[in-house]
Amino acid sequence: MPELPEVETIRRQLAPRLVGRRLEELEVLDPRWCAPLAPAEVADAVRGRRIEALGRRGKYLLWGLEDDVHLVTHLRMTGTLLYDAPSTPAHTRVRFRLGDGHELLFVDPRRFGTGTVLLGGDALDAHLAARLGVEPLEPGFTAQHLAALARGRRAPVKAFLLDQRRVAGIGNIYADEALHGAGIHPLRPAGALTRGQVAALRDAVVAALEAGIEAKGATIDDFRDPEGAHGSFQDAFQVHRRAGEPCPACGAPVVKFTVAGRGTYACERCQRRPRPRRAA
DNA sequence: GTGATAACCTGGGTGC
DNA sequence: TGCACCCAGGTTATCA
Repeated sequence: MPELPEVETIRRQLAPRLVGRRLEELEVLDPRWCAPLAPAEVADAVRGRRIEALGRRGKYLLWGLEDDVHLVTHLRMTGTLLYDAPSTPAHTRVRFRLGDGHELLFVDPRRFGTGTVLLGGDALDAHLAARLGVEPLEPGFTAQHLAALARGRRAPVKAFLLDQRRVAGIGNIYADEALHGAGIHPLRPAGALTRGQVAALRDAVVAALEAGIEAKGATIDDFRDPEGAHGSFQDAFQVHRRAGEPCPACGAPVVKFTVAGRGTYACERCQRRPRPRRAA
């Protein structure tokens, strides 16, 4: 499941190969990828333009093209970008042909991945601002800022972390790992965290994301980097997908339950379950 | 405004 | 072996 570290890994690998090249042709093989825009509309907007920058915001990969044209792609759950794949794999949704003869494929078995074109920096900013909150690896992601975001929130802290409009880029894996690192139960209401817990959570989020980037992401089912290689962060999971195994910190068994509709893993000795509130 | 839930989608696993 | 069913989850829309 590509989250911030996986998208950042892709960005770092692709940037030297894409920036400065021309996007000769973009062939959308699955119209769903760019809906509601028509494939021809997207292809016409980007055809022949030089790639000036390859950025990332949250889990979005941002292609900055010349003339202030922006291609915004999202891998969602099972999307991957393959550079010069030896053959065209099943579930290839988009083909990017570069001016230097190389090729990039957007492969996505579950067809959740998306791409869209935005004309002008203002349109890009508005598009991202409507969807994404603070970038957790930027200086603005402080304990004070996180506390302000959480204030008054009754939703479980895990649901809060998964809400991209609050903090951008955290998905199911890194939410579980960060909450374990901070010793906070996923069901604790976000607004009920103490100042110390918020500070610990902020640090644990940053640590988990940085460790994920260092390991070139986590591969559970589908994630591969543009060269087709797997990440290794799954080997460092403390709790995620480790139900029944001993917690590396205390030895108590990791338990699995559902929060915000997502499979959630925690050590309920290190992460104390909040007591149910008594009715008034 | 907030929180919960369904829908989208398909490969893989399980049970019969 | 083949079939039906369930689960996984990021984002968006909808509802209470």
